[in-house]
Amino acid sequence: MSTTRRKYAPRLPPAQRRDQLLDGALALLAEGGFDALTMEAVARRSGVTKPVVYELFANRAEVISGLLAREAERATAQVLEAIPSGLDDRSPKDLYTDGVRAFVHAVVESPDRWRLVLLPPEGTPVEFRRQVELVRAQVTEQVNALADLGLKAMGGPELDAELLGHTMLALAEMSGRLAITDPERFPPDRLVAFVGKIAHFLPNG
Amino acid sequence: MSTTRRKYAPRLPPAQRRDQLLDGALALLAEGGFDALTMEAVARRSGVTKPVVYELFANRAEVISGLLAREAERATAQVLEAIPSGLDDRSPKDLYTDGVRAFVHAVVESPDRWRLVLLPPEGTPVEFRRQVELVRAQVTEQVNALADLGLKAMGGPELDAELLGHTMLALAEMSGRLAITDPERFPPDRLVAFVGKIAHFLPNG
DNA sequence: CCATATTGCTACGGTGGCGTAGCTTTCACA
DNA sequence: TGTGAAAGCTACGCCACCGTAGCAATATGG
Repeated sequence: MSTTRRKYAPRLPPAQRRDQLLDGALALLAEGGFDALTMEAVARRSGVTKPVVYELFANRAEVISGLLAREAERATAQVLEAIPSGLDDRSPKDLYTDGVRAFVHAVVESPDRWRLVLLPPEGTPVEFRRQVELVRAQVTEQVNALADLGLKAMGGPELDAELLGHTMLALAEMSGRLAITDPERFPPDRLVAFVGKIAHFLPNG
Repeated sequence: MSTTRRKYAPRLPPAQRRDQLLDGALALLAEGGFDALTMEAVARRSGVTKPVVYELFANRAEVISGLLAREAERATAQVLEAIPSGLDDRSPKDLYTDGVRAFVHAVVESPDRWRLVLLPPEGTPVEFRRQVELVRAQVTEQVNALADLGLKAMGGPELDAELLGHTMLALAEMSGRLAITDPERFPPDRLVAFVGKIAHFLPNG
C-alpha cells in the first residue's frame, strides 16, 4: 500500500484561511456542540491538516475566543446597522421596540451566529463564558442608559433602573431565543408586537 | 517498588453510592463545566475506582441524565414546598410574585443545583438539553395556565397569552440568574420587589 | 470461624485528540 | 526556467479517557 499523498489544499493567505477555519468551527459548533469543536475536527472540516490550524491558532482556546470575538463583532454590527441611532425624535419606548425589532430580524437572518450568544454558557469552556460576559456587559451598559433615560423622561424613578435594564435585555433575549427555537410559532412580527405592548404598559422606559 | 494496593473505600449499598457519585458529578460540573465531567473524574472525586462507577452508570450519558433527573426533582420539590398552592385567595399577580419569591430563595439556597438549570446548555451534551427542555416545558405549561387565568380574570386578552407566559418565566429566570451571579448587588428582596412592581403595572397577569 | 455473595480493585487494550519536528509542494519573481 | 520562501503535509510520541476481564478484600449468617 503506497500511502497515497493527500491532495494539496488550495493555498490561502493567512487572514483568509483564518476566516475559513472559523467558519468551519462555527458550523461544527452549531451541529455538535462544544464537544465537536476540536482542532482535529476544525482541520478536517476545512479540508486541511492540523498543523495548518496550529499555524493560526495556538490551541483550542484561541479558536474559541477568536470565533466568539469575530461573531460578536459581526453580531453587534448587524444590529447597529439596522438601528438608526442618530435621529432620536422617538420616545425611549419606541427606541427600545425598534431595537428589539432590528435584533430579532438579525437573529432570524443568522441563527448560527446568534445561537452562539443566546443559548450558550456554563458547562462550556471558561474562556468562552468570559468573552460572552464581556460583550453582554457592554450591551447592558447601553440598555441601562436607555432605561435611565426613559425613567427620567417619564417621571420619577418608580422602578429600579438597573433591574429595568436587565429586564429589557431579558425580554429581547427571550424574543431572540423564541425566534430561533420555534420560528414557525413565533415570527418576528408577533414577538415585536408583544414587546411593544409591554413597553407601553410600563409607566416609563 | 511493590505496587502498593490502594486502601479500600468504605462499602456502600448501591443507592447510597449512586447518590454519592452524583454529588461528585455535580461538584465537578460546578467547578469545571462539562468537560470536567468524565467517568474517571467522577470516580476519583468520590475516592473510588472506575469500575465502581460503571457498576451504577453504563456511561457518561447516564451519569448526566441521572444527575439532571435528580436535581430537577429536588429543584421542583424545593419550589413547590415553598409555595402553598392550595389557598388561592390571592390574585394571579400575587401568586406569581410569591412564586418568584420562593424560586429566588430556593436558588440562593442551592446555587449549584440551579446553576445547572439556569445557566445551561447548548454546546453541552445533547441528552442534557433534552432533559432541561422537558422540565422547562412542564413549568411553562403551569405558568401559561397562570397567565391565562390572569388575563381572563382581569379583562379581555389584550396581551398575547402565550408570550406573557414566556415573559413571566423569563423574568423569574432573570431573577434567579442575577441572584446567582451577583448576589451582593441583587439580594432576593430587591429582585422580588421589582418583579412585584412589574406584575402590577401590567394590565393583568 | 468458615462459606459465599457483595463490593471494590488492578490492569489492560483501544480510541481520539494534542502538539511538534521535519519533509514536500507551490508559486511568485527574477 | 529555476529557485527560495510560503503554505501544506506526514508521521510521530504523548496523554486522558473509555470500557471490560478477572482478581482481592470484606461483610454476613449459618
